[in-house]
Amino acid sequence: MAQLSDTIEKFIKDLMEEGTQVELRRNELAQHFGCAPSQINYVLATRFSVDHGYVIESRRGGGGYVRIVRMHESPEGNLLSMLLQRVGTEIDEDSAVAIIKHLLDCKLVTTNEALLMRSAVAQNALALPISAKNVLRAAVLRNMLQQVFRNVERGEKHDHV
Amino acid sequence: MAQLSDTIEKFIKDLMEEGTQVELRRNELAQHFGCAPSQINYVLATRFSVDHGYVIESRRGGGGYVRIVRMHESPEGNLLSMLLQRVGTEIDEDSAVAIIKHLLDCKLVTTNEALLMRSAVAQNALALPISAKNVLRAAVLRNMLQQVFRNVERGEKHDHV
DNA sequence: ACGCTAGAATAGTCAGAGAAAGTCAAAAGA
DNA sequence: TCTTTTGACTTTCTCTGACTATTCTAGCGT
Repeated sequence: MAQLSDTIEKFIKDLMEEGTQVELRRNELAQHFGCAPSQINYVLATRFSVDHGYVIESRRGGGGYVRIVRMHESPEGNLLSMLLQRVGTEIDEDSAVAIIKHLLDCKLVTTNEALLMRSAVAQNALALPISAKNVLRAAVLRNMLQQVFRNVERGEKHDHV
Repeated sequence: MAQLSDTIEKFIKDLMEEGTQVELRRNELAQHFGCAPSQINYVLATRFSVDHGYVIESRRGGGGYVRIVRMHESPEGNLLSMLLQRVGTEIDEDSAVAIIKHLLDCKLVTTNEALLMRSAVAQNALALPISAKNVLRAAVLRNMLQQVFRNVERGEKHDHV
């Protein structure tokens, strides 16, 4: 039996579907699910954190709201934003490999990591018509780039995956 | 009379019947057999380990559960093929993450590699309708798994990407 | 009109209760 | 001896409620 939090998470993700952000009233949502308003904050904190690739913006007071934005770009990082720009919304396999090689050259990733990234954007990983493949490859690569740079910037070791 | 553990093992296997997985409440099951809850863990550890061809996924707290997934028919298959089978042709994000975690637990990948894999199969890496997402995620994950095991099996260092 | 203030309408934070599941070592049994 | 079983303790996850913080608006005094 799914927990309330799971239900709310799914509800929000369904709302976002396609779009890159969604705006809602915390109290309305809580009422809709018959729970405490702070429950919404709990869901946001545990399922829509930065680690999960989301940013939350909100405003209190009359006409207040909570906006959930799916991240596509991290604010810092010059190389990252350059690479992201180069990736754009679609990219062919050769160019993707070139970028990955570049990361390897810069020692931003290990050989194993590069091979993993390579395998994620390979032709056969993307079972779709060619044009769609390129769009998808770009999306996957962008996500991985952001991951690589998260590590670089924070210099942290995460224990959770 | 057979040991309690044997009885519980049989009970669980009966539950699985033809299906490939079963979900249960640890405490309920313990109550049903009138034993300590940790007894269930013992059964899982000794009869449903990865070596036996099963993967356990679980969650604590309210609405917690234990999910037992059978990964293969013949116990001789290697881990890769078991995992590939588990992935199948489509897979949701949570299950994908569980598999990646498993690789990390087995020390088959580093934390960074796991995070990379995680980012390649995340919701926002796959810009498609939900049902298609799962299919695509499976394809990408399968490819990465094969890459991971190429490294393991050969124990080689590649220099080209 | 203009600025101030009080109150209403929102959202955020945090600590605590409760509900699972996990761990581990010692006791019991085969 | 080796496996099973138990129970005390730990960790994780969910949910709530009391309290806090922010923002908007209407009304008031000048």
